[in-house]
Amino acid sequence: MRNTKQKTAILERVRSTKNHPTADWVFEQVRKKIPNISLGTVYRNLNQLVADGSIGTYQFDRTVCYDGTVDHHDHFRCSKCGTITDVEVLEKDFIKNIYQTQELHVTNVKLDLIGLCKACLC
Amino acid sequence: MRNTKQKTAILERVRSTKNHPTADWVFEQVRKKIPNISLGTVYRNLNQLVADGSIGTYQFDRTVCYDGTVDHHDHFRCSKCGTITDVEVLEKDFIKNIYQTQELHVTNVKLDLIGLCKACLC
DNA sequence: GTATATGCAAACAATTTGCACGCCT
DNA sequence: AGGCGTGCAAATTGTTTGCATATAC
Repeated sequence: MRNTKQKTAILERVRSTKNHPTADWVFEQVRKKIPNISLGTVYRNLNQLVADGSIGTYQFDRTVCYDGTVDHHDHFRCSKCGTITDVEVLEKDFIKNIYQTQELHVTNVKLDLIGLCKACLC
Repeated sequence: MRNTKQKTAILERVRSTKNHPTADWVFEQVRKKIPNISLGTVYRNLNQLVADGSIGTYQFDRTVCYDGTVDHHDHFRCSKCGTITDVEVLEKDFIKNIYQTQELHVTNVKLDLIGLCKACLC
């Protein structure tokens, strides 16, 4: 895989936001720097960056959101404004329990919290 | 909301399977009983049944899967064969902990387990 | 120089919707 | 009888892909 200004700009943009942007948002943002970039290129690069572990994904309601943070964490989604924030996994022991109590070979645990964020509570 | 043979057949079919079928699967199945049913009708009814709480959903990889079981449970997905099975929530206390430890107003916790099912382990 | 990434547009898959007609109540 | 649900096909949305050209190495 080659290094292009498109790929660099896409990775930088995803890494520099705390939001969990969609491909379309990344496209609009990177377009400011590279006006003739195409949406197809954005998708191709995002897929590649996910595949090699440079960025993560979070799926919600039929659209893929990308995530600049790759170390293990979970997500909180506000059911009113839709914002997705990273949350730390506080009780890793619980996850170990799950591994043992289920008669299944669990390799990965995904925890999603849904609720109201601080801004929307006021 | 009116009672039609289409809606009845759709609900019955979703409830009578342990799988987590897609709209398309439900369509193909119900078509055996009502050959001229349309996919649009299947989608409209499934959406309605979800809205009034008669069935549940489980989203995976861009397609919605429907779930005849509505009481609170979590899901295990086999990363090899793709089968989705219901699992009981064993440690409800953990969820309570999450509620308290996060400075967020959490209303719902979704736990997904990913791994290898018994059949795929052999 | 050569292979790989790009831009563009067309293809795709899952789902929704507008409309004329049919069927429950 | 009247309105809601249906079937059908076209529209939408998010994403992928084929192809000719441009570009990184």
